[in-house]
Amino acid sequence: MAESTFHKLRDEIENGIVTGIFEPGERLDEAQLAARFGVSRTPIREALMQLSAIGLVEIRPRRGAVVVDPGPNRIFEMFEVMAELESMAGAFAARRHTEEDKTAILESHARCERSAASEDTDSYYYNNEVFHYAIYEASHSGFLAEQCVAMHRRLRPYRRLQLRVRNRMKVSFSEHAAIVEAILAGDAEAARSRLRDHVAVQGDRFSDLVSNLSKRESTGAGGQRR
Amino acid sequence: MAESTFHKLRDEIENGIVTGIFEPGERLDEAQLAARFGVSRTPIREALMQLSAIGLVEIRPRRGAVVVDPGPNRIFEMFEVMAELESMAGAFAARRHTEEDKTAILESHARCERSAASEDTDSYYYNNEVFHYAIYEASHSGFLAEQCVAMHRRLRPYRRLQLRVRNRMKVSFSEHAAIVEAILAGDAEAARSRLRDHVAVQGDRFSDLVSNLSKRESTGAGGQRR
DNA sequence: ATAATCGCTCTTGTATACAAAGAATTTGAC
DNA sequence: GTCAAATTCTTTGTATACAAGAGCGATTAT
Repeated sequence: MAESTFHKLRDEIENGIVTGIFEPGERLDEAQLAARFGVSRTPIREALMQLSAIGLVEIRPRRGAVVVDPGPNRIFEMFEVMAELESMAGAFAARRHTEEDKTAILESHARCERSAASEDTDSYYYNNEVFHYAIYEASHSGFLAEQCVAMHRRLRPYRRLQLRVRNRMKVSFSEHAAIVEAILAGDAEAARSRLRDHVAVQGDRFSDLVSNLSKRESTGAGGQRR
Repeated sequence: MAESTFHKLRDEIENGIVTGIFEPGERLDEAQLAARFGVSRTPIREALMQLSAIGLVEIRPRRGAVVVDPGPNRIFEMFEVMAELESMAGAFAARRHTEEDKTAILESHARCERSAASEDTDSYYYNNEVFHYAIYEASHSGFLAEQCVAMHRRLRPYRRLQLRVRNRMKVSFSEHAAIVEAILAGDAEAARSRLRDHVAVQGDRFSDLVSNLSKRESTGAGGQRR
């Protein structure tokens, strides 16, 4: 479909940030990136502009672009907002889901079950994503779904760490089950609170992780604000 | 502060869209904009890239940029999400506001009162904005505040219409009073529900407006989706 | 020896030039 | 006269060139 270069570059760099190829705080040299991708600086800049508008990179005038380092506190805040949006989508889904939505939710839920049973974290990670997307769709609010997807993407790197934690996958799956039940029963408030907890707990776990880390290595590095 | 050209251009064009100088659906010709602002196409493109990432304009490959026309339904969805975010900020503010937050909220509230008393819609519009921003700040969640501000900006054009409606300004102010009361009393749930209604009602009113319009002029023009 | 200032280099920001893809118009054929 | 096809013209997308500011280092003066 004739995607323009800057569009591909945007995804490429975004992916690089999300997967950690470009680390938080790292300077993104335009010429360097241009050489790396075999293009001129122009489309690189355009890609960086888009990423800066999303909030993934920061462009300081005359001083170049750096990968934004949200800092533990802000990441926690992001999980809080995500929890609220997701729970909203769940509440809508409970009231508005169609038969197709139901099938999609149940199917992705079943896939999660298989992944959890076989202890396959990578596969669970992927199916979990599909499951949540199915809920966004079922909310029948295009805008809300977009916001959820955007947040989901931004938080991806921080969520990925979590499945490694002992038993998290199975606990996550049982939470899913409760969510599915509430949605299919049309119980909007139950869906809302269960989804809120399901997502918010990830923020909590992230905080735990960080505080453990900072206890061990007591260097004050990082991007805290408060 | 040495703001780079593209940054100023971004604000300029964004403002143009919000104030209706560039209408929804309008094509944004790069050369034309460049001439208009007395710059080359490069910074114009960079500004457009940023606006497209925010969702204000759409860039179709090889076919130029157009001002996004969300369509009534999507605008309503945006108000729904906005209501949820604002109510969240209100709940946080109730629990976490400091003395300075309290002063800021009360002061902007008082300004709103004066504007409402003198029936000055323009001034009320501005002070209302300050009032809401004060709540965002009081939430003490930097990320949430940013999201709220972004949504607030995007919905500005559709909110502006509403104050013209008979008595809306005074009703709005009395809603503010109830919200202030809940926040200062530390009642998070009351703050949440009151703010949710306060914002959601704007979506409702917008819907009413649209359905009235489409009843009158039954031409099917516009960007409806569903 | 240390600190401050001057100058050089490296990088960003903007303009321009060039190539390719669409859109529109004109011409030709039926 | 109308429709279709081809050519031209407009506009986007990318590369390159040029200007200006920020960082870094060296040199000099105290």
